[in-house]
Amino acid sequence: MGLRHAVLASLLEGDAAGYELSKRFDVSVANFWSATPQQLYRELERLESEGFVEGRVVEQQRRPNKRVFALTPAGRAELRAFIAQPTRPGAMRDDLLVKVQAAGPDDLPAVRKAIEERRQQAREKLAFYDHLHDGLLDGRTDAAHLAEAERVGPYLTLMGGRLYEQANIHWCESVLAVLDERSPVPDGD
Amino acid sequence: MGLRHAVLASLLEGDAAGYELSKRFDVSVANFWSATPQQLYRELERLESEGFVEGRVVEQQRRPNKRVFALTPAGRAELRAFIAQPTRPGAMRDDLLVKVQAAGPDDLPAVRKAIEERRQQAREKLAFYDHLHDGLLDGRTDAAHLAEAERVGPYLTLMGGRLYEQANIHWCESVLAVLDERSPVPDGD
DNA sequence: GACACCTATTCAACAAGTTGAGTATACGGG
DNA sequence: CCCGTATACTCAACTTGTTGAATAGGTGTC
Repeated sequence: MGLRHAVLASLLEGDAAGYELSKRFDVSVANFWSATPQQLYRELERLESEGFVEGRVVEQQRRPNKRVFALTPAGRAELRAFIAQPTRPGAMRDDLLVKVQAAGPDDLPAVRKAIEERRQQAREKLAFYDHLHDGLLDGRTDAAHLAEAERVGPYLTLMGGRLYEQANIHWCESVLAVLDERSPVPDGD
Repeated sequence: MGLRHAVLASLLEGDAAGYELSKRFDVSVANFWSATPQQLYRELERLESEGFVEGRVVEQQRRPNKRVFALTPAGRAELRAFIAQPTRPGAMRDDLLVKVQAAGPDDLPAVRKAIEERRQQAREKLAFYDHLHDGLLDGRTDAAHLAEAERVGPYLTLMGGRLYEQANIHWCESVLAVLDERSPVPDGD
């Protein structure tokens, strides 16, 4: 249910091609919804057939042509209706948490490795968000941006993403500290 | 993929009935995986047919009989194999974030209401986790618990849940502060 | 030049999550 | 007594997410 509105929300920022959307929704960078190219192209077909978006082919040199999608007035209305509806609660579903929950004494090396990877991914995501943040501010302060922006949603979800990844990093480091107490490993970082 | 291992992980804490598992996995309290009763009963059927769990009927007075499930040695092995595999990255998917991202000036009252609800849900979840935390410690300190516990996963995922809900509350309050700047509402809290 | 990756999109089949109910009895509060 | 909730579980159909590829040409590095 959420994917279609996430796509519509993304198109509020401006027209975009499917490939472009695929990059925005990639699990490694997405900060409000993640999706695969297969999902996105399927949903774009549906949204187009329902009149919520309008696609056009853009010819390119030295690259395959691309299909660019634009939000329609019906799509904007659908978004507003979605915002007015009761909101589903956020659902926690994370394979890493399942591993940590299940880990026995013999599993700690594998869990440590997974935690270290997750921490690294969180660091990279945070760096990317900081980069987006700089681009959003464009030299202004946060307060100035908020005072001037027509829509503050992108800023707020970005801040949410940053908070989330910071908490992620913090938790990973707490976990590693506990693992160090239980089975010390002579490595750095 | 994750649900089955989440169920197996939950059964590490001890045998449990389907109804009991439904409560643990309810979206309002779950801190590593959430699932509906329909999913859980279907997955339990599969796990039983594959030999990862063993179910038995427990007769009760004044209540319908219940089916209680126990982890099998094959189930434990399956869990260990799962822990050793590469870990899928966490995927962000949240309807509330989509609404915030999409919100225009006219949507702010609806967004405010949704944020306030989410903050309340996060507060309740955090209170519940604090309660579980107290039960886990059973009068001991965190350090004492960690020193004595055979498996620290439940403690670690609980801490993760607490951190996550604290970040949630923090973000909601930041969002409300921004909304207050934009369209002040004379209400309390 | 070879190889890895990028650009841009597609497909079918399957797995997981959701919807919209339903069964029947017990319990508790007003 | 009535109503809402709890206990315990079930079903089919649907939507959403995933898998495991695939197409073809361009780009960049070694």
